[in-house]
Amino acid sequence: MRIKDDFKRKAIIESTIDIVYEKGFAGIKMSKLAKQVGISVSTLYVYFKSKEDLVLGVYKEITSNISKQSNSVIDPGLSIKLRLKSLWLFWINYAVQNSKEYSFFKQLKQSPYSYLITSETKQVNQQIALNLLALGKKEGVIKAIDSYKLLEIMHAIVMKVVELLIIQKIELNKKEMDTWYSFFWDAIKK
Amino acid sequence: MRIKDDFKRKAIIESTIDIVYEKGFAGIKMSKLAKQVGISVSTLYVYFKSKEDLVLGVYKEITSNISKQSNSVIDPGLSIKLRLKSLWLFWINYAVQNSKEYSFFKQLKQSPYSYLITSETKQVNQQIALNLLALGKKEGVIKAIDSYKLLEIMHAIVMKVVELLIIQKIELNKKEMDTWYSFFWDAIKK
Amino acid sequence: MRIKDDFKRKAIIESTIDIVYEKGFAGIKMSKLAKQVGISVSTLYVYFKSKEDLVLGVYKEITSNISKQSNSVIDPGLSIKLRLKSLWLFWINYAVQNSKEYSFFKQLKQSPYSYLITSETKQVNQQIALNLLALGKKEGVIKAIDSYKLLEIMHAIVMKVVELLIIQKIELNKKEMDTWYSFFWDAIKK
Amino acid sequence: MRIKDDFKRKAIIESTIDIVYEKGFAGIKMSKLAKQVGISVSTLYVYFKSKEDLVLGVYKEITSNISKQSNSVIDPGLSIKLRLKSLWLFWINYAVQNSKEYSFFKQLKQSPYSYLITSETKQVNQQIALNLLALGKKEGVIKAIDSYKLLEIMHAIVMKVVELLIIQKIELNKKEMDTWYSFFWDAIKK
DNA sequence: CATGAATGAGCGTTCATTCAT
DNA sequence: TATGAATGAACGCTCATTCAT
Repeated sequence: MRIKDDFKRKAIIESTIDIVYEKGFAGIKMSKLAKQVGISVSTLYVYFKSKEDLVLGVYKEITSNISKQSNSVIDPGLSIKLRLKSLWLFWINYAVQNSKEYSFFKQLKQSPYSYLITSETKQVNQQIALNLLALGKKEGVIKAIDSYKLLEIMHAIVMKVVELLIIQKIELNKKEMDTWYSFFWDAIKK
Repeated sequence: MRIKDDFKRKAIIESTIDIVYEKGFAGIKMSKLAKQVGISVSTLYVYFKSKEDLVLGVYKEITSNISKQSNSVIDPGLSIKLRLKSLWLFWINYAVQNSKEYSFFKQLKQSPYSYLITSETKQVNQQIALNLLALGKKEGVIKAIDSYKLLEIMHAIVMKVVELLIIQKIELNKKEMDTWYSFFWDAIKK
Repeated sequence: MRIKDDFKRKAIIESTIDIVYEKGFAGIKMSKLAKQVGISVSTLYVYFKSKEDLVLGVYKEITSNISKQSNSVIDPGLSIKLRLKSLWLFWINYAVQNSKEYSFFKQLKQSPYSYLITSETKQVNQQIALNLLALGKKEGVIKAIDSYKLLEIMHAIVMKVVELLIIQKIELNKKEMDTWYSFFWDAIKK
Repeated sequence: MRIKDDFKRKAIIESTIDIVYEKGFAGIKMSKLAKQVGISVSTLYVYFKSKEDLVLGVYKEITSNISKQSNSVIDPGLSIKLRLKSLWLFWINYAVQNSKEYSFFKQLKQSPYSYLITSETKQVNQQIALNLLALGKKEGVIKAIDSYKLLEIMHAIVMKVVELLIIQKIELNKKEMDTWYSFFWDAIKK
C-alpha cells in the first residue's frame, strides 16, 4: 500500500492558511484548495473529512506549534511580571514572524467557524499563560480576577500591538514596547 | 413616490445591517433579504444593482450618518487635544450606541468586500479627524507624520476600547477612559 | 413577471414517475430529471425544494388523483359488500390503467422515502375505504378489527391481483376476479 | 488458507445481507461493508471484483442454500399436490426462519441490480419446483401452461403469505394456511 | 494475499443575477 | 416600477474502483 504522506497533509494546511491570508475564510473552496495543492478533491477528503474538519485541523496545527515553541522560552528564575513579559514578547514575535498563521487565527475568531474554538482546545494552547496568571494570583501580585478574563485582556493588547507592527507597519522601539507591556501589567497587577 | 422609494431603500439597508449583525457577511442572501424586507428579489435589484452595490450602499449610508453627527460635537473653542478627544469619545459612543452598524463596519473589513473601502470613501468619513490632525501638525502639537497613519492609530485604539466595552463587557470608569486616550495622545503628540 | 407554468410541474411529476418505472427510486437524479423535462436544475428546485419534496409531491399528486376519481364510483344504494367491491375493482382498474403510477406507489413503500407516507397522507387517500369498513363494522357485517389492519389486507390482496394482471400478464375472467374478491370478503366478514 | 478464505467470503456475504436488511440496497457501501467485516476495501475487491459481483454472489449463495435444503424435504411417495405443498411450506418456512435472506431477495428484485436475476440462476434455484410441475403436467393433474408462469404464481402467493406472516405479523392457523394453498392449487390444477 | 492511499465521476443543493410580463 | 420565474456556475461531499507497495 501507499504510505500516507505527512508532507501532503502539511501542504494542505499550508495552502489553507495562504488562502485565508489572501482571501479570507470565505475564500476556502475545497475544489480550489485541492487544485492548489495538486491533489484531487477526493484525496483532500481522505486527509480531512469535511471543511469544518479541515479548519479545525489547521487551527490545531497552529496552536500545537505555538505551544511547542512557547514552552521553552520562559526562564523559571524570573519574576511573574517578567515571565509573563517573556510570553508576551514570544506571542508578539510569533505573530510577526508567522503573520499568515496569525491572520488565520484572527479571522477564525470572527468566521462562521469560530464555534470550533472550544474552551478545551483553548486551554491546551494557553495553559502556560493560565499557569503564570494563577501563580501570580497565588503570590498576590496579580488581581484576583478570573484568569480567562485576564488572558483576554492580554490577548487583546497583544493583538493590538501586533496590528500596529504588521498591518500598519509601525516600528516600535524597545521603550515603546515596554510601555505597551507596562500598560497591560498595570491593568492586571494588584 | 420619492418618500416611498427612500423608505424602501432604508428598510433594505436596515435589514442588511441586521443580517450581518446576526449571521455575518456570509449570511447576506439576496432572496432572504428581499423576503425580510417584504419586497421581491427583482425589486431589490431595482434599488441596488448587485450585491456588491448593496454592501457599498450600506457602507456609505453608515459613514455618512457618522459624518453628519460628528460634525456638530466639536467645540472649536477647545484645544486640539480636547477637540480630538471629543471626536474620540464621539466615535466610541457611536459604536456603543450603534453596535450593529459598528459590527457591520468591522466585519466588512474582513469580508471579501473589503476592497470596497476605498481611500475616497474613507476620506469623506474621516475628514473631520484629518482636519484636526492637520491643524495639530500646523500648530506644532502633533508629530509631523502622515495623517492617515495617525488616523489609523486613532482608529485602532478606539476599536480596541470599543471591543473591551461591547464584546468583553468590561466597564471603564472615567479615569480608565482618560488613560486610554492619553495613551493615544502621547503616541501622536510632539 | 413570467407565469409559473403548471404544465411544467406536471411534466416534472410525469418524468419522475417514468424514471421510477424504468429505473426505480435509485434512478431519480435531479440533474437527469431536469434534462429530461427540458429545464435547468435550478428551475427544478423552484418547483420542488428538495428531492424529498419532489417525491412527496409526486406521491400526493397521485393520491389526490385517485381520491378524486374514486369518490364517484360508489353507488350508495348497494350493500357494504358490493360497495367495497366497487372500490376494490376501481383500485385494480386504476392500477392496471395507470401502471406507472401504481409502480411508483409500490416502490415508494420500500424505498428510503417510505417515511414520507405519514398516517396523515394515508388517511386522506383511504378515507373512503375506511368509511366503508367502519360502516360495515357498525352494521355488524365486518369483523371488529382495527380498520387499518383490514385495509392493509385489502391492499395486500388487491396488489397481488394487480401483480398477476400487470407483471405476469395473466388475464382473469369475471369469475376468477369474483373468487379473489370473495377471498378477501370472507377474510373480513363477520 | 482455503478455510480462512471461505470464512472471510461468508463473513462478507453475511454482512451484506445484514446491511440490506437494515438499510436497504442503497445502504451497501463498499467501504462501510469492508469496515464492518474487518477487512480493507481492497481485500473486499479480492473476493468480489465489483459491487455487482458482490450482489450476484450473495444472491447465488442464498439460492444455493435454499436448493440444498429443499432437495431433502420432499417425500417422493406423496401425490404431486402434496409434494408441491411440502415445497410450498418449505419456502414459507425458509422465508420466516431466514427473514434477512428473504428481505435481500425481495429488495434485490426492485433494486438496480434486478437484472442480475437471469433465468439461468433462477432455473437452478427452482429446478425442484419445475420438475414437480412438469411431472404434474405429465400426469395430467396440472394445467398445460408454461411452467415458468405457474412457478411465478406459486412464488407470488407464497410471498404474499410470507408478507402477512412477517411484515403484518398476522398469525395463520393450519386451516388458513391450507386455504391459501388450496387457493393456489385450484388455480393451477386441471 | 492484503492494504491504505488516491481518484474521477457524479450528486443534491445554493444563490446572485437575468428574463419576461 | 414591480414581480416571480428561470438559470449558470459553483460548492461541499460521496463512493465504487484502482494504484502502489
